[in-house]
Amino acid sequence: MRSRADNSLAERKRQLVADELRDAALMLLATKGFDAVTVDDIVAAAGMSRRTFFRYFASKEDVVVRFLADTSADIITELAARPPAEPPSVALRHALWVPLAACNDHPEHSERARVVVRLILDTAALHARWLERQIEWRAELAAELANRRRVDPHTDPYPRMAAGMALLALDTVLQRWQPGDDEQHLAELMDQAFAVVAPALDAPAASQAAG
Amino acid sequence: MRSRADNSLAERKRQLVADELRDAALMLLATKGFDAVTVDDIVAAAGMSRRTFFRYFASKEDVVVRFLADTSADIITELAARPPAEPPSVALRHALWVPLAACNDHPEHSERARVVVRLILDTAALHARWLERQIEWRAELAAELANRRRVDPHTDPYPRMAAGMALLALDTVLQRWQPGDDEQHLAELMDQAFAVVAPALDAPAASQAAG
DNA sequence: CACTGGTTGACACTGAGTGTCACCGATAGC
DNA sequence: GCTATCGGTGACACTCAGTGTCAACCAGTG
Repeated sequence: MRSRADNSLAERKRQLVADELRDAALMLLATKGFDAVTVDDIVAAAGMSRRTFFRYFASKEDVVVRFLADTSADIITELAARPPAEPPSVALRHALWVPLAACNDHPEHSERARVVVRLILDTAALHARWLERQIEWRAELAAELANRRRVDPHTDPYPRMAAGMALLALDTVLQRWQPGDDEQHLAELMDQAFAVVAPALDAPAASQAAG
Repeated sequence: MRSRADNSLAERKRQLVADELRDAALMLLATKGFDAVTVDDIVAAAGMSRRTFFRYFASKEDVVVRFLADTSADIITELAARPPAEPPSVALRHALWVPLAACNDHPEHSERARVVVRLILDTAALHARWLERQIEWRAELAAELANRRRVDPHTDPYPRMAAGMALLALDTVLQRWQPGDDEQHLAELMDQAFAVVAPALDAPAASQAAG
């Protein structure tokens, strides 16, 4: 019972097919727009069958969103690894930096990522799917934050809202980044966005629970 | 060129059909779950044709989301009407109270609204669509907030993020309200949620713009 | 009565997504 | 070397969402 991603013999092939599909899809979608491209177009470009596409991706949206959203576990891990005494705003900033770091370090990935971000923000269906993914992140971040503050996430709105504010900051960064010019600005944009929510993230944990 | 909702002769009929469709849809969806109900089921229950359904609602999701999300204009109007000197947290709290006021005043509507909220929060596709609608609200709220603070929404992340935080508060209220017991708690939940984001909403407008 | 504007149902169509099955290639056991 | 098996694949048929089209209908109006 091997659980994926272990032996290179067949798994390499799988990855190759997935990459081929993803590359073909992103190229077509980015140039023609989301609605103007059918799955048939994608598989034709990749030289595979329709059925195969859906074996690798749950939906047409999935190809695009997965490209940005596969790093959920890393974010939580990073947050859990931050020192407990660190202010939430700093810990969250570091955690959400994880998915952005790859773009920041590898400009060749960055360009493609920016195209995908633009595509997501411009396409209602994709934007919705992206937000859906963010909801999962928010729940996981909230659980970890509740753990940090030793509060009950069912009675205290803080964890959920703090997670939401952090993701709002990320969203704002992405929205301001995509038309941009220089990757180095990413860190600066994050700082600006987190500066706005920091007063709420780091407010003393008093009175607001009660209820 | 009358723009809908003026003469009662034909418009009443339209509204009647829309209500019939909506009622049938909500009843089925709430009891059987979103994915288990097809549009055919809905129109069969309402005694109309499939095609008619799509003349009134853009999609199956639309029936549900529109039930909660048709009040965008009222929210903006309320925000614009708040005194300019009022802190953003207070003004936004009042603005977002508008759609909730109806539920609070009419318990018979409240019960149905709560069912719809539960349905939306439980269904990924609906939740995403709901957030998509919120994005529009956020943009409109942000524009109004930028107007209030006399800042440029393109360089200052505050307006967009403040709007996002307010909607996050609303989201949190809805999430904590639906399993609840008493409608009067709505106001209290709003107060709690806004207390969390208030420190950021009302922070002095300094340094964070720059860039 | 004929005319007009708006609504409706029936039908056909595209496209997403799923289930099924036969096939193919590689590996394991004889 | 032959065969059983197993994962992946393509072909096909199917459901369902959503759209375009058209003929029929039902006011109100000349």
